[in-house]
Amino acid sequence: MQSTTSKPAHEVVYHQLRELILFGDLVPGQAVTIQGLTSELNAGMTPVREALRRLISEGALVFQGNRRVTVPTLTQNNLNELIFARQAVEPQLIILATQKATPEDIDRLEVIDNELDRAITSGDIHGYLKKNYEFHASLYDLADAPILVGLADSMWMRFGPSLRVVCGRLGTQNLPDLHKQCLTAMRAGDAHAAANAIRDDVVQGMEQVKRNLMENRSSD
Amino acid sequence: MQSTTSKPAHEVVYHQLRELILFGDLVPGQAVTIQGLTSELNAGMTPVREALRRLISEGALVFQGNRRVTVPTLTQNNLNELIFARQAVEPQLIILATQKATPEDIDRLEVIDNELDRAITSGDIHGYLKKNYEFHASLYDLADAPILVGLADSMWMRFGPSLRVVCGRLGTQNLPDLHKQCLTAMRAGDAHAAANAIRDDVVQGMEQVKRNLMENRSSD
DNA sequence: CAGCGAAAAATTTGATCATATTCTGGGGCA
DNA sequence: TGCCCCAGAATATGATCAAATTTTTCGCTG
Repeated sequence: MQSTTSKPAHEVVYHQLRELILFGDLVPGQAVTIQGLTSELNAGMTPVREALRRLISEGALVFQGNRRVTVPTLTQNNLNELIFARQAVEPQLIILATQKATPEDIDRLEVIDNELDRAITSGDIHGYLKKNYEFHASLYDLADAPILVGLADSMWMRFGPSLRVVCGRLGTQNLPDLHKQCLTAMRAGDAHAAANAIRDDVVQGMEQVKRNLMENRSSD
Repeated sequence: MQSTTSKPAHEVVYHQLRELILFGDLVPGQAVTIQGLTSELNAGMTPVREALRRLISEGALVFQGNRRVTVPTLTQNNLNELIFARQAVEPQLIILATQKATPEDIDRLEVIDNELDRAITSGDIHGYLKKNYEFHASLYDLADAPILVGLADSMWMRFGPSLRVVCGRLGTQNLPDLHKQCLTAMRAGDAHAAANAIRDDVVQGMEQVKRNLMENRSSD
């Protein structure tokens, strides 16, 4: 094993946990323990601690006051905040991305979006979550705006576990996909139209998740 | 020693460092070392490490690729991102705050704003930074929107050290202060007007800082 | 002989771990 | 039911290892 020198352990643990959260391997409300992770991920205690601290401050996990750490269960207020923040930040990222994207960049995005379509039609939830994130994240990369991207990523992680729950109930069919419109607008250099397409994509999706979460919660 | 058992050490260290950053005791570009902090703050290594990790993920400090941690030096792009993000988030917080504020809440804000005025007229930079933050932070508290408040706080911390530098050059006189307008609008229950006042306050201030930073940087 | 530059030693700092200590929550006993 | 004690988990420490930067030294060239 000579892979130890590549990246520091706490980075590795962070990215592992990040994927677990983003792609719904952790359930809202679930407790996350340090010692559980040390044995699960074959990591030391200090790296796990640091990764947790980082994820907590990104909102991907919550510190429950006593010494418990859990995956967040979003309240209706939380959902409204997330929707607002994301529709405020993401269109701006798309505007910046459109201004800087080359035709090759857009081709790459289209490849990802086609993979996404395959995941949707085959009902592959994990693939859907992964490719959908990859599409948006690739778009963010083009924008060259690290601070705004950080904000957007934080929202993805807060939303991930809940999104997974809803997809598990509704499947992948009924989710909005305005990516094609976005790409068309980007090719035409119409930043405003691209941003609007993504805004609609994002808001529709999140509103749908919110509705489903609230319905299924009040019927407890 | 059972004195500090109320809050965990890493929390204490975090808040200490946070204040150092927010109120300009650290200079942009300055290196921050773990071992320096352990001796400076009489803390162990693990708590300092966790506090640093948290501040890094909040953008208050930057991890320089190699293992160095420094106070961020904002690029022009960074400044544009911060201005955009803050003018997107902060007005929404003020709208929520206005809807929930009681007359007593607004009285409390006015007290803080008066203290702020005193700091401005007496040229007390540290007092200005502190009271200005306190004013906005108190406003955020009223909004009852933890996620958006977290975003706003992150931007304060990213901006703090640079703001301090510019205040040191320009003094406290020429900075915008539209707080009075905001409070008047809040008393009238006009959330939209209050939000606009704060937006102008924030954008004008940040634009001024950006201009000054860019001028003084190109003349190196 | 002086100055420059590269290579290597030394020092400083970060990363990780094993271990001790403290705190929380729950189960048993009165 | 309520109190107390115990198990287990989190927090904190300091030692140890690894990496990076700085300093020093040595050889070479002008």
